[in-house]
Amino acid sequence: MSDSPEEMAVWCAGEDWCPVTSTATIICRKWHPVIVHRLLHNGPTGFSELEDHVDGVSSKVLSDSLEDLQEKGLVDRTVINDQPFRVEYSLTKRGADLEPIISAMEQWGKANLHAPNESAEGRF
Amino acid sequence: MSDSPEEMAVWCAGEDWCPVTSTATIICRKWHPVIVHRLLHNGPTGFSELEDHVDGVSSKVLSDSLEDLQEKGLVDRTVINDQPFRVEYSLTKRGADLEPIISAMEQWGKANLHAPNESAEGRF
DNA sequence: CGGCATCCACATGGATACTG
DNA sequence: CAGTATCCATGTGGATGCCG
Repeated sequence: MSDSPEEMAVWCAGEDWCPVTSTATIICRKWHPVIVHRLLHNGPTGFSELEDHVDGVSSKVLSDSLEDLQEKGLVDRTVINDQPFRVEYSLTKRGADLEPIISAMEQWGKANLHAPNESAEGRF
Repeated sequence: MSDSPEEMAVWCAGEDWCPVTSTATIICRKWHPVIVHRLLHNGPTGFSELEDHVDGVSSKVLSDSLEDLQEKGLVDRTVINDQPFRVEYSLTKRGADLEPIISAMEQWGKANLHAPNESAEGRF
């Protein structure tokens, strides 16, 4: 498991900052990964459209999540039109760079989880 | 952004299950990614040792997290010795397969975040 | 060492209704 | 369409102390 027991010090011993922890605090919220995933695959998306694509999310929670993602510099909000009023949410560079993480999550999910309606082992 | 606008339906339209969402509910908790990361890099680890490696976690929260990870089939707990009492936590196959996700998170963090004490742009 | 018991605070999410 | 306003329930984490 270890790369080299002696040379490579045990992780975070004496370290006060850890990239994994920090990244986790950024994207570890229930809908964040899915929202990013949808924006990655569908490109810039309006609010209600996004609400449709993210199954099960309420407008309040989606609104909260998008605000949080904007604060963290992962998502941009652009007003496209005034009459009728239109906005578009899109990924910033930072946000788009999350793609490997989201993609890895998708792969793992497909390999290790399953749809609830399929006949399977019970858990997940 | 889209792979193929016509052929590939918009994500989760009509779908009732999504691998990204499901994976997020499994590992999106504050310490889960870090715990997995430490187990990946250091191999089987005792409780207190793990507590040392995961900077900032309390024994109660670590205990809760490990229990959750066990329930989800990502971590195994093995009693190594009775006198003195020793246990070891290790990753199951499922847990070890999270490596691409954790690794991607680590890379993204290194590229997009920074240590608090470094002179930098202010945010994160 | 490897936890659990307790208590508490707050973050997060869900339901519902309403608005410009 | 694109949200906001409430209100509430629960999840989640943190602090402290104790135990076999």
